Amino acid sequence: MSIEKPRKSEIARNRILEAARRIFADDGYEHATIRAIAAEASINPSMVIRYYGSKEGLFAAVAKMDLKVASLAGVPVAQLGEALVGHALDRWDDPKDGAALAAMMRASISNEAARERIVAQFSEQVAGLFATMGPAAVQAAPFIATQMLGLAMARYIWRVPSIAALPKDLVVKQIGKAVQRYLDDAAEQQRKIL
Amino acid sequence: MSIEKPRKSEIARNRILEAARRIFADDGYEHATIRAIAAEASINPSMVIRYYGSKEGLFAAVAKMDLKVASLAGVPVAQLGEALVGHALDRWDDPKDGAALAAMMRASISNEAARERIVAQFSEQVAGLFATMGPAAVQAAPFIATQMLGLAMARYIWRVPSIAALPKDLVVKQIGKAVQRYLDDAAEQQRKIL
DNA sequence: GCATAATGCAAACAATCGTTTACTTTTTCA
DNA sequence: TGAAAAAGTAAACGATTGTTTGCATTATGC
Repeated sequence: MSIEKPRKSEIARNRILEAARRIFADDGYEHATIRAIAAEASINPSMVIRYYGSKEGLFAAVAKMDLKVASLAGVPVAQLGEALVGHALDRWDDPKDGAALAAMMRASISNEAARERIVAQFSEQVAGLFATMGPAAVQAAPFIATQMLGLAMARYIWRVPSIAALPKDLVVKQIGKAVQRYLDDAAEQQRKIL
Repeated sequence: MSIEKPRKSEIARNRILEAARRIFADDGYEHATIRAIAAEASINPSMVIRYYGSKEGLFAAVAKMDLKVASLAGVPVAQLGEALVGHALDRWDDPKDGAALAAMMRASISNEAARERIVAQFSEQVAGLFATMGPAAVQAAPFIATQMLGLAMARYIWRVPSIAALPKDLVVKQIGKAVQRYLDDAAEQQRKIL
């Protein structure tokens, strides 16, 4: 009971944000209209502008998320591959995080400003994570990134039937193995250098 | 000297097509405007409509390309991984094919109709290729697809610095190895079943 | 309780886009 | 050569979009 005074329309704000998350995720940034978001939130389009400043401001509010990579801190190196893939699928299968990820993914492809911002944001978080795992992980990171990004695109954005239909545990096992091998290969190569 | 009579504006048609290819590839389907394409082709926007019917018709003309997978027919199974990756990079590094691929990739994400058409078209060509390589390849195909698609997205669409900067031969070697392992794993698993 | 500020809405604004129309210029060919 | 067809242009149409404006309604705090 301290700084929660000026709130009554917080409900409307959240309704707008939820609608925006869904529509940005499903339709992409350019296809999503403020009118459609306002309609889904049962409010006037002008209120969306008043609360979030602009369409870009609204998207920025939706795109605020981190990859929660901290939870991968204590994983043994030998299980890192499956852990990485499992964690990524958990993010994508979570309704809120998944929608935000899809919205960001789509926007980063259709909008140049969003692309630069999101690529930088992801690169930083991923680089930070891999830096804690030693030089071998840093070396393997770009290759692992291509595998993880491709999995996300094929399964959740393109929804390629033969990939989207695969059971989660099979994906974790198979692609986790591939990721693990990128790590192991890099580790061995590092050992040779010494 | 037979059926090439009614042609004088073929030059304009090709200028339009080249401009469309570049702009669709760089800006994506929704961001690309007929006005911008016409301007780059030094022609009036109405001519674009007259020659190609509509914006969608123009895009369809740009998106006509095949993956040229026939050239992978005689490759020994043990070198298929590197061959697949090398071939993909060759397509993407080719100016014309690369632009068409980028245009299709972008459109398949922003446009639902394009997505269905392109996913189906790619799935068919890829399935046809892998079917000639036996049941193990068919089983490994979805996983290989995630790796190849992710490589293309990261290197040519997102242009992630740490991935776009990698020398081509290193990419072929490292990711080719991962693709090869998907094939080998599937082959071994097939052997176990028997 | 009442002034004030926040919340809400309808309507219009201004810009952009795909496409159409009306018209002129150029090319083609019998 | 000269008439018909093709190629080309300028301008406008109609729809959609993000955003602004003006005004009503509701909640808040003294």
